Amino acid sequence: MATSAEVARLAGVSRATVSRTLSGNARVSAETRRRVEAAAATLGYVPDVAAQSLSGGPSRTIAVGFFADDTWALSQLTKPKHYFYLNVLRSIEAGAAAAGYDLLLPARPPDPETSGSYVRGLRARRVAGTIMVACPPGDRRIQALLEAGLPSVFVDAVATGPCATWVASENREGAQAVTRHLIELGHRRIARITGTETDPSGGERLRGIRAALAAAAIPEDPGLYRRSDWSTEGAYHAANELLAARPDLTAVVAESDMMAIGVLRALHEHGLRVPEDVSVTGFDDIDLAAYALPSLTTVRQDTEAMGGGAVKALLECLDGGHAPAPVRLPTELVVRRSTAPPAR
Amino acid sequence: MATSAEVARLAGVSRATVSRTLSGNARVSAETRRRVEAAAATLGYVPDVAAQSLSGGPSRTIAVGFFADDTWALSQLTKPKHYFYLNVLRSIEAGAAAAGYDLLLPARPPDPETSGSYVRGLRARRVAGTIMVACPPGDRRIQALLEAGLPSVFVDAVATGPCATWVASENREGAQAVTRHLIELGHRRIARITGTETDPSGGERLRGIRAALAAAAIPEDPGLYRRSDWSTEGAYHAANELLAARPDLTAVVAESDMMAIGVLRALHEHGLRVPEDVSVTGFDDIDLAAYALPSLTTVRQDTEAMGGGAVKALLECLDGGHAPAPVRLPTELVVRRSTAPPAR
DNA sequence: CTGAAAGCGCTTACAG
DNA sequence: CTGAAAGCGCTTACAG
Repeated sequence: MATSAEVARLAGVSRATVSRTLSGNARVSAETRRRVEAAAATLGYVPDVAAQSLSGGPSRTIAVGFFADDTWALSQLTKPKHYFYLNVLRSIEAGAAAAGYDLLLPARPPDPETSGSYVRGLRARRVAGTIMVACPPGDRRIQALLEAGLPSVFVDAVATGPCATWVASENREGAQAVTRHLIELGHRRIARITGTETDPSGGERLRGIRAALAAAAIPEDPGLYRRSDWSTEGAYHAANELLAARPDLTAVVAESDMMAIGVLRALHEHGLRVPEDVSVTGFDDIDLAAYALPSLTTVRQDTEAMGGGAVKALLECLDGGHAPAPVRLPTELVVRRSTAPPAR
Repeated sequence: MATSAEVARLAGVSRATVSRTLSGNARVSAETRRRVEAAAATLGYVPDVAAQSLSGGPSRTIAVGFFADDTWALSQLTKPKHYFYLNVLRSIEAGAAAAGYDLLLPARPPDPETSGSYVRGLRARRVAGTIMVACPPGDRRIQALLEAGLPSVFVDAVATGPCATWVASENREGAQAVTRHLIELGHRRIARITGTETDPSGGERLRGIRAALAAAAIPEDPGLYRRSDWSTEGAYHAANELLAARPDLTAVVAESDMMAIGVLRALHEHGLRVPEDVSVTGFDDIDLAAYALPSLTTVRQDTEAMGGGAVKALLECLDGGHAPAPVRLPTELVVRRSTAPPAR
């Protein structure tokens, strides 16, 4: 690896001038610029990132945390049940790359007790900021992040501070819209399967479902409610329970597409047709929603805007020194083949 | 952030002693060790990674590249059609975390012409080594990596060097086994839909399919072959083409589960039942394979062993200075509900 | 516009 | 076993 000293020698200037020329934020004569850039190109010079950040330069690294089941690691993100967040991660990466940032996936021990050391680990790596996905509210690690003043953007979580803000979908409105869709089709006995309680978006969606039921004067029926864990398998079991307890249900609202896929299987095994016998809805509109049998009626989240908005907000924190206002992103009802008027 | 100087002051020793104590690879008196560790704990001291690597210490960072469609970025990995590799990434992360390594997802411009700068970017970040997933053979970026001597492990790709090795499944054997399964059920007109040509595992699987057909003396029939791109959508279209051109087919071998899901939809839309009218097989055994309707007969790849093996091989490169031998991992035929004897 | 100097926080021979 | 010193490669005031 060539160093700035070698580039300086070849260009006949000082190391300081090399640094100024390549960083772009200082005035350099046109002739000097030309010589330095030529020398850098010849030697294939790339500044050492460790040295750069050690001497006060920007680190150009964003840490991404994903946060579920009391663990804070990418391994969570790669779990099938969190498939949706992959699309968010993709747009985070695209946004970060466009701004010249690398992504760091910290491999710190996920012990909740060591929230302080987690944050210190991020500092030790000189990350510019963090994007934290799906943090349960009140988790002490959020506090540690806020106290440390590390610029942070929370996705699908709500936390604010001088250097912290959040981005999330209109979960309540989306769930309300899809439930209303079922009600308008004529459904009254609508079962719902939710994700984990600690997840804020799960709670928001449940409130949306309830609001739609209340608006139609359909009384609350706890027997039609099951809580699951966002997984296909968990929803499959929950649906089996519901079908055993309440064979009169005519529709199932699942709070994610992956859960809806589990519901479809449970209905299939009970010999029930979708949508003729039972309607099913999902949430997220992952790509597989269109390939489910039947294709899923669902609520689309704008993953581009979620990830891109998170990066944009973080860059604003970094540049401006303080966090922009939180963002709520609109959702969209997508009607496909898994919903129809009730027959029973 | 506390520095080693502050820890040294509090412990009443020199910075050198702090470094020696905490790095663990030097003799220190028990009393000194106790004082230094107490001081470090009190101050919440975490060594600055940039300074560490600048002064010759290990960087404790592994770069992960994913490589498809001529792009080299995580964004590829998060594409639905590469869903399978998520499980590999998960085991890479677990292995790296266990060894105390963070994962870096470099956000370099994915221009194939700049393979040199890609590698220099990794060096500039002082990554200890790289794990590259699904690189097409002969890509110049592989060459750049080998020439730079950066310790590298290739997953689902074949490249070796003094500091480079690879890990892959027994793709040929797996594809041969699932095709043989269909033949033993009585199928003769077996269509196959493969992934991209440049992908080595795609070619290996195709060879396995052909070997099984040849062993049963079933002549090669180009009309029953379509190449796709690993995506659900692409396989859906390929299956539609096959059904239009060759309505006499009785089975479809898809080279991935995600493609098989697209095939299931195409058959469904043609009013064909699976497995009564047509049998379908996948490859990978992703979690969704069991939740497809019907559940998929497929070939299981050991993602734990792939990711874990890649990390293990890389650590051996790092410690031993040269790469261990390549690894082929056994696959396993998983028979579910999407295959049956042909009726037509 | 450009150079000489100091410093970022750590580690590692070199002495003792 | 421990300390003083040099150095990793860069950037940024400070002079000119």
